[in-house]
Amino acid sequence: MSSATESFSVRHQAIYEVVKTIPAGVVATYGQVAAIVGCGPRLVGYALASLPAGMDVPWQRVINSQGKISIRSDGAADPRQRQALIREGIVFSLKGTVDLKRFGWDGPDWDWLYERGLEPPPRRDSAASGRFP
DNA sequence: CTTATGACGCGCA
DNA sequence: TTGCGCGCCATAA
Repeated sequence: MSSATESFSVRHQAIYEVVKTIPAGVVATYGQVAAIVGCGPRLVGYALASLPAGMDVPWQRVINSQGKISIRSDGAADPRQRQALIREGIVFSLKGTVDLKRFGWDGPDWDWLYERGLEPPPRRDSAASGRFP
């Protein structure tokens, strides 16, 4: 891998990796990412806040559970985030919210989780007693 | 070593 | 419906 992520702790890197898997055209919530990496939702925000510019992490695709762009310490959301999302096809309501029903991320592929050993398999089949195949 | 400071989410009154 | 409190981790100084 490489990039600038090597300087960050494992937890931060895990968060960044998850965010990287969010495809353009959809948005994920902090809680969603947190659930995958197994940490509090707050940490996701902290991790992204510490995210240096130039990193290949689509941080813009992470918004809060209200479907709104989180407000930073500046007191306002970075307009660039909204602009970037619109550019990716995200549609904002008149209230400035995103319909998570439509643009909400479904989460990473099962294979991705399996490979990373994250989150228990959603298990929708019947067989497979214990865990992984 | 300690302290302060962040992009959140949920439960309960 | 709104408001308040708590939990949690890493980094910088």
